[in-house]
Amino acid sequence: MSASTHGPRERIVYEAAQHLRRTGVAGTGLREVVVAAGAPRGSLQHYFPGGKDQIVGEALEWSGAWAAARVQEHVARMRRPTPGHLFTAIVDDWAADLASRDFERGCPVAAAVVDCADANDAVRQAANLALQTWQRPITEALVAMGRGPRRAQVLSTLMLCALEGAVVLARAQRDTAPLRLVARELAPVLDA
Amino acid sequence: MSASTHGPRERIVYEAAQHLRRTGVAGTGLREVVVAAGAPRGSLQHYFPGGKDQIVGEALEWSGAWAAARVQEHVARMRRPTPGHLFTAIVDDWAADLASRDFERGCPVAAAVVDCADANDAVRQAANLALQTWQRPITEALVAMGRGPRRAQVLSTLMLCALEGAVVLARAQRDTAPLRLVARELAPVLDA
DNA sequence: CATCTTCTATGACATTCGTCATAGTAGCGC
DNA sequence: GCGCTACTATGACGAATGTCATAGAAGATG
Repeated sequence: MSASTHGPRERIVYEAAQHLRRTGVAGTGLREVVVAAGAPRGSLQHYFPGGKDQIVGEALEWSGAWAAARVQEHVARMRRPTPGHLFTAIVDDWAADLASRDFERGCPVAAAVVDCADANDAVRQAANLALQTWQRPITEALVAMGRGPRRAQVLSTLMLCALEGAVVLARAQRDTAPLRLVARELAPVLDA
Repeated sequence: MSASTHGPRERIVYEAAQHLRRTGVAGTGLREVVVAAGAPRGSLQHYFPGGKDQIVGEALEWSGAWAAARVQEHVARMRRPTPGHLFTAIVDDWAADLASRDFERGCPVAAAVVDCADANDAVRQAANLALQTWQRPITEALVAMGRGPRRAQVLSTLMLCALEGAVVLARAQRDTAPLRLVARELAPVLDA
């Protein structure tokens, strides 16, 4: 759960990511983050001389890596690997996470994009990178399932779009229905 | 374009919606909005005694109604109406809007959900309502195209999920590719 | 012990925020 | 003219923000 490995630095990055998921970039106060991380406030300027942008950037990087690792866990766990099954596994994972926390937390990448794709290009790029980090293992898994590289890329993009959108809808109505819906509807398409 | 019909009140709501699309809820300053609307600051407490929540709420309501009207325009304009064609029309519309403004502005509903689904339930409900307002004409159009009511609801939900997610991805990579992709991939599925 | 680097601890700064209080103006019915 | 309502105009307040300056502790290395 808490992949906050060791030191205060890691805990700050982790906690920043969790805070992003709840209130977005502008809504995330560094003082709050530092308190939640049980870290001294002085660590902020020591470990993150780049300021908030750096922290948000690293939080996104961490989130992308975490999501990618999670995908690979699903791939490894699957008995009959198909794109549809993988998608369902990922979506179910998100549905469980959302519901277990009362739909408090969404996707940090989406939050970053929505908040500062306009004015903060550094954060936008970090979000884009995190998205790629996340997508890569999905694409690779699809290739391993026999899809061509180009087709795999298309399908993984479709997956992420449907997932991100479903997370938004699910949080809006506080119900995992949209997530279950996209899994049910898209799985056969992905396996076709 | 600017559906800011007449008075300062309408202009404030409209401008608030546009600002939401760029920087989310927390990033939207009421002073900025009022300046952009060319409205006097005193109008804030006069027209919106409910404060920021009310303004954001009305901005979302306006956005939902606008999106719904836009859908109906597409429906009216279509020569060979099919679900896939409708979806493509909607997605193309968004792609053109995103690109024309350099991916500055996204979906206000998504912004509201991402920013305050956690702590601000009034805004979350407003976002949810806007989503329903938007979805209804889509569902009705699908019914008119021969889908059963339940099936139409499922398909329109799928459309919105894919669209919302694609908008996020598109803004992250500053490219309409994800939007075109979901249209291309989903259209045949919707028409099946 | 002395020194140097790493990390922590606070206090202060300038902004910005949403909100409120208060006063002013415009226009209309009478 | 008066009175009333609708709207505008500002100034101020307290809270919170990111950032910086500065100084202190800890711990290794010499």
